[in-house]
Amino acid sequence: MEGRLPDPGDALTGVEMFSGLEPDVRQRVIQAAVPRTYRKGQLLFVENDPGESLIVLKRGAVMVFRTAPTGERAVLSVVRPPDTLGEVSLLDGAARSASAEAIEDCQALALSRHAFIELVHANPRILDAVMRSLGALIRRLTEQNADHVFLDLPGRVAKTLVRLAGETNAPMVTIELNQSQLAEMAGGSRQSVNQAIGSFASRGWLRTEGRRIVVTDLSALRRRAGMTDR
Amino acid sequence: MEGRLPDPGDALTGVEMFSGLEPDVRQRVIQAAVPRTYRKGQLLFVENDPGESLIVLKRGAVMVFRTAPTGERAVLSVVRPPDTLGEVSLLDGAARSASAEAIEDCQALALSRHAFIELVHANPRILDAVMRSLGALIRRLTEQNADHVFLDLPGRVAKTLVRLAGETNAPMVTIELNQSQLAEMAGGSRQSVNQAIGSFASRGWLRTEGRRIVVTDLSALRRRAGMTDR
DNA sequence: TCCGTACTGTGCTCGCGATCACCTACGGTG
DNA sequence: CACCGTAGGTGATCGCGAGCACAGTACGGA
Repeated sequence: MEGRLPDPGDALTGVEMFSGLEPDVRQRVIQAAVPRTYRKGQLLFVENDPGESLIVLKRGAVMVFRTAPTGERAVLSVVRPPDTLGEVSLLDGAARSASAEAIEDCQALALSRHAFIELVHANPRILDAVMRSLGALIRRLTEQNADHVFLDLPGRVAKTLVRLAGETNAPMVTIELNQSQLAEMAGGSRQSVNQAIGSFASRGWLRTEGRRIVVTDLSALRRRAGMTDR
Repeated sequence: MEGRLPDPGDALTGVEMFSGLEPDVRQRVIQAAVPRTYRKGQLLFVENDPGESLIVLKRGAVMVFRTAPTGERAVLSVVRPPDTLGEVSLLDGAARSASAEAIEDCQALALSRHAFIELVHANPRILDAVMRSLGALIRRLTEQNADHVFLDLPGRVAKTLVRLAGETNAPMVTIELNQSQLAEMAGGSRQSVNQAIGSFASRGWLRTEGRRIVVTDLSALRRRAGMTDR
């Protein structure tokens, strides 16, 4: 279980949550964290599982979703490095409120609730990062809730694209999800999402390149999603 | 500012979050907390306000909601004692993610973020209650998100009623909201909510008494809302 | 080369639920 | 009393978006 990685000192590089820690604390984190890999399509955890760990994504992408009795999915978010999953179980250790599936091959670190609490004890500053991440989570959930009430489907598709595009100001962003996944994120049918994408494309807001979407006018999408520009 | 209440020792009675504290810690909480009252219709805070305090409800009821540019509202929850509002601002001190309005005359305690952090320092056990409350908040938001995707309007109305009814196993629960407020909670029009209520009533799941709703068959509503009974 | 699979693109129909336009009932106020 | 304002209740119309069906395209494997 130890020395699996070629250079253990690298295990935390690029992980925002543990940046700026003293070398010895850093070392303790590395010892407590269990490296994990997931293949595309693999489930990280399932709704109602006992939630027992925080997962820090280092590479790849994970889809967080809930499942209806019919098998239908509602995707809550797509997580990419340097973000984390499962922070909620740190709060109360209660069951997972959603499922998670790798949509690309992933590399991650898992920290048990127990190990995490000890770490925080040793270095309270780690808490800040988790707190900020939880705050962002609640804000996003709150906003998505309102979006489902206020926005029509094209609006939700636009907003989904904006969220997927992230913070970048780059003139072009490429989205690597298929239309079915987009539909599950926007809360609509695959066909309707297709129509929305088509209408955005005809207005020059984006371009479809085979099975990927290249956003060329992010602020137009923002406006269509009812977001005050910028 | 001090001695305003007839019996200061009573200021914390019935407040779950601060139950089971040692008398001296209890006293410090009372000194740090600012008693507040709100009239029906009064705003406690507005979206994008700087979030600076935790509010512990002692009496009354508060509606938490977001507002669309058109003025339309989406109600996220109705808070009643012994619950709290604005926990999120304790996490990161960032702006409010929703607005809050008293829907009954209210009596509450306000704790500034600063005061709260000091209190936690003195007695870390207070954190547990906040953590649990945050966990519950995230779970509820996650579930509501999925509900907007999976459930039709009558389903969401049913679920709204179930949530408003709370944990009680009592055979009858009275809901004290008008149809417009219910509509804002379920994410639908007032008329459609009226239809749903009517159809529930004709099936004997509830009864309308003037302008209040008396739920008589909670588990039928639960089933209609797609919840695994009990 | 042929087939199986996965994804995109498109037309059609149909039902849910919004919207508009009313009415009734009730309580307060001049 | 007449006059409001507010809330519940109901019908008619209409449009969004789901659902179904199918054509076109890209890709990998036997």
